[in-house]
Amino acid sequence: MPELPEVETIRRRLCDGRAGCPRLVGRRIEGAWVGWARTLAEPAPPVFRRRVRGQTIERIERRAKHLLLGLSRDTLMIHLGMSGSLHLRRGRDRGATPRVRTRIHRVAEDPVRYCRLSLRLGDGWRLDFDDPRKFGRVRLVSDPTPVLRDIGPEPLSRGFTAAVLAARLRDHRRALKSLLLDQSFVAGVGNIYADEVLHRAGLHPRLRADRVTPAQARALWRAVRAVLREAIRWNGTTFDQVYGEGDFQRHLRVYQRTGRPCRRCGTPIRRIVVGQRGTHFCPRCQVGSPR
DNA sequence: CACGAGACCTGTTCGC
DNA sequence: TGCGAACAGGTCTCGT
Repeated sequence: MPELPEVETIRRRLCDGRAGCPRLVGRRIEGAWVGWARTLAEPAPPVFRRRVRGQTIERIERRAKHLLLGLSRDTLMIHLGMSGSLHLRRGRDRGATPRVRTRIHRVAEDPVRYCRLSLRLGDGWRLDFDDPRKFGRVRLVSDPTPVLRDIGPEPLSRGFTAAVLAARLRDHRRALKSLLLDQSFVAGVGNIYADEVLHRAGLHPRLRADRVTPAQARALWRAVRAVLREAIRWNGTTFDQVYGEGDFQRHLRVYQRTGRPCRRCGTPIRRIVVGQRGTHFCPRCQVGSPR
């Protein structure tokens, strides 16, 4: 579930606390369990366990798709990758939970089967980082800025103006779709929202960035902000039945709607591959294809 | 240096 | 029903 709107939704939920769950801010980390070593980008697990213990969670922020937990001394950076999710759970320590090997492994039968890393929070609570595909990364650093150094502007910030976007577009010849996915170009846009943004802007995913007119750049700027804002308002998009609270999926115009009618003109939505990513668009509404 | 391809992972769905 | 192929919300690294 992890593009900017999803990560922002998670951030807000962790800040506010939820029914039956404690707020994260103010809680002390009593210990850590690492189930898949590569989930922890840095430092090495023994150092991580020693260093994170005793620190208090003081604030929760987001930059691009990174969740930043400001601790007493360090910053815990969490990137959910493709399939990562966070869960406040109560019960026995994850590390002490006996592995029940049933014949048929179904996700629903073992909620912590994909838990890769866990923080003990006291009162029996823990924060579990689940990640079936193991693309997510957690790091504990004294200074998060080097990791975030090459990330582009936050699309919902004041500094991200239409003029800034237009100027940046001129520097690239790549397909718009690829460029929107590039985190150094603009922060937080992923495959779902890149497609949705381009449809809203009426621009073909393969349109070369340096051929975007000023009027088109402005339309793209509006679309990026409108789509991301709206997605946040609906708590993101999710296809997960268990945490099916992201309602933006009901507002998708092209993503995973191959063959279904465009909501604007009725033309069947097409799926192509751009930059090795599945790309959905309306061949009638979205102009500017090369050739 | 900008860009594209392959790698990293596991699970689910599709097509024959 | 079975089995391989294709596909899935994201970055990294490497070669051109």
